[in-house]
Amino acid sequence: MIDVARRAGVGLGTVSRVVNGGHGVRDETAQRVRAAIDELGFQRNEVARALRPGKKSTSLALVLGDLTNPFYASIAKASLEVAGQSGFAVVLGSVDEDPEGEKRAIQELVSRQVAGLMIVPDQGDHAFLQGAGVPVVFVDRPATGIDADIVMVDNEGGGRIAAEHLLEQGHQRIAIILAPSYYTIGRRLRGFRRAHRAAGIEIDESLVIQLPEGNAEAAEKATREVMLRADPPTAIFSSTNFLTEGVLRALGELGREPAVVGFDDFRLADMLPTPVTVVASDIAELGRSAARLLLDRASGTDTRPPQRIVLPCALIERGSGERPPDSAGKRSAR
Amino acid sequence: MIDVARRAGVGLGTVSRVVNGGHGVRDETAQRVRAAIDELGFQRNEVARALRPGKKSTSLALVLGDLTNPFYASIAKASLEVAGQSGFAVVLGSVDEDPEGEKRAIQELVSRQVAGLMIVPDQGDHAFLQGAGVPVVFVDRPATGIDADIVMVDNEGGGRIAAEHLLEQGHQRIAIILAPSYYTIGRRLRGFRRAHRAAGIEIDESLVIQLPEGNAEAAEKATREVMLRADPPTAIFSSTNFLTEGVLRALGELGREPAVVGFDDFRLADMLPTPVTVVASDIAELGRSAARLLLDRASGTDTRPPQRIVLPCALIERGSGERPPDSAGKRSAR
DNA sequence: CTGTTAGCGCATTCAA
DNA sequence: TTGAATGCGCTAACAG
Repeated sequence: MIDVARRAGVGLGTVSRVVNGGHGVRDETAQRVRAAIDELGFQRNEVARALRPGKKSTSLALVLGDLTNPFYASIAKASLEVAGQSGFAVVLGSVDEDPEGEKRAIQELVSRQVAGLMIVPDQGDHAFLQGAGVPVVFVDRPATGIDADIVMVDNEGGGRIAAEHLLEQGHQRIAIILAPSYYTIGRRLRGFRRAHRAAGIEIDESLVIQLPEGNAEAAEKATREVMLRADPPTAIFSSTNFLTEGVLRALGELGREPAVVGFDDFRLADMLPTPVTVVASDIAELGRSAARLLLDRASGTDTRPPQRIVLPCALIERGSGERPPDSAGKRSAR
Repeated sequence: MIDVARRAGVGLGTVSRVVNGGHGVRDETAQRVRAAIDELGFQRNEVARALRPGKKSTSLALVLGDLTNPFYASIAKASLEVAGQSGFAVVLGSVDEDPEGEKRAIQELVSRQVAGLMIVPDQGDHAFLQGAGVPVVFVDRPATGIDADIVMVDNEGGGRIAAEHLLEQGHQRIAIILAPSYYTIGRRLRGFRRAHRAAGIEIDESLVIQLPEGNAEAAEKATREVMLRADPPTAIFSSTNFLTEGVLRALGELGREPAVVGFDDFRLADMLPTPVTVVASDIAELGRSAARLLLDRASGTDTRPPQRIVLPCALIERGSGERPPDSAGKRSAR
């Protein structure tokens, strides 16, 4: 910038003023400065800019698990768009699986002076963020140890809707396949139970299946086992997109066709041999809301107490969830 | 840091030394400093650190299209992992569709003093990066106007393999559905042609279908049209994962079953009514290689002339690509 | 209106 | 071994 100043024969401050909107600079001078900028191909150094006291950087951090999961990818994309519109970049912390890795990643990001953090939190205490002086918005699930903004979907409602739908078809024995994550899955289960209670139907607890891992393979194995029991369920509610995949795979191999409802929509769900009924929400909106909220917090525009935004879930009927109870044992027509 | 210095009763320089490995500091002093650091919860300011002359920041930039496309998501995830292992963060520029937006995003990123750029380039000239003084690695396809490292898959080989496979089944009329991207798609087409030439089979140019847009809908429409012709193809090679989706959708609705081979694997490809044969490569490795290469460039370790890394493609037979020519007109058994 | 100056937080001299 | 001084590129406050 000093080069630009010399080139244009003006002072440093003047260049700075021009670069930042050119307020209070004579037109002619501004022209000269702009010319010099072009000639030298000058670009403002955002790093140095962010060093000034008070001034926050213009980047947000996004901390999440596996980008390969379309769910997270959607969040990333949406928040990226919103941030970009306000001239903010998004820094992705590399996140391993363990909570310890998450903490490290977050601190890394904080030390980079990001203006705010969006976090899809792992389990583990997040109290260490309390005094970091950076606004934080949690996405998809709340974190313990800190009271911050949170944007999520109506997990309990979604679980309830799924169960209600199956119960309405006359199903009485509905299995629920649960990933080992705490908050969201717990809520979905709660909704599931609530719907049963409302319908006056008792849940066979042996059909509440807690998986050791949250991947498709675990769900596949569990599904196979439960379907091969003497008293298999007539319907399955799968609590996660990846799990649904495993459930379907097992069912396909077994040639069995219980009703299936999955939580979260997924690509190609409508093109499978029998299109999959799901409870879905607007994932992109999750990311957008989070970014918007964080931007407002970072700019100081929003000083309300921590907000809690809950997005609704809706049922998308495609076929797999509308199978009657007596079709459960049937061999597929393949 | 100055607070830490005061707290520990030492000079500023000493604290800095401790923070950076503590070389040349008496053990006792170092202890005191570390204690002060803990008590104050001090964290080094990476921004200020990067301001020092010569010192590059410890973040890489990744510029790509749509994270919602699993192809890009895989690249992002993989490069993130590699970068993270070296303590680098990854900044994602928000990228719209237009080349102009891409340029803006890149310059934004450069002004943030990233240590290097990974770019999945859009069309348009990238010569403006030439003098930016930042190492650049292009991913998936080369850019014009600049000679830089490039990591990509063997598009031509993949196109050839797909066509060869179909030709071996006895197909003579193979349609190819092309997305409107230049480099990669062009190469795939070239491989497709080459295989035909080698087999001594002439291509019906009306089966070389150039789509106006690269989405599933366009492919669906085109597939419907070509299959309803008087002389439909007996096989279809779809040049992109999203296109394959559209092709399959159209075929399902039409109840037709020509052989289908897609370029790039995708989730659930093996679970569709007839599992989809694809030509696939290790996308994650694409991201990993790019990150590794960029890291080496950024650190100055690697000063070779621009490299060109090409990853192989392999055929994954699943069924759709093994259908004989005479099954093309058949109605599906649905 | 415009030039000058003082830090921002840190790593790195240079002395002591 | 350590403390103090310097400057990275920029903006804001203050003179002129």
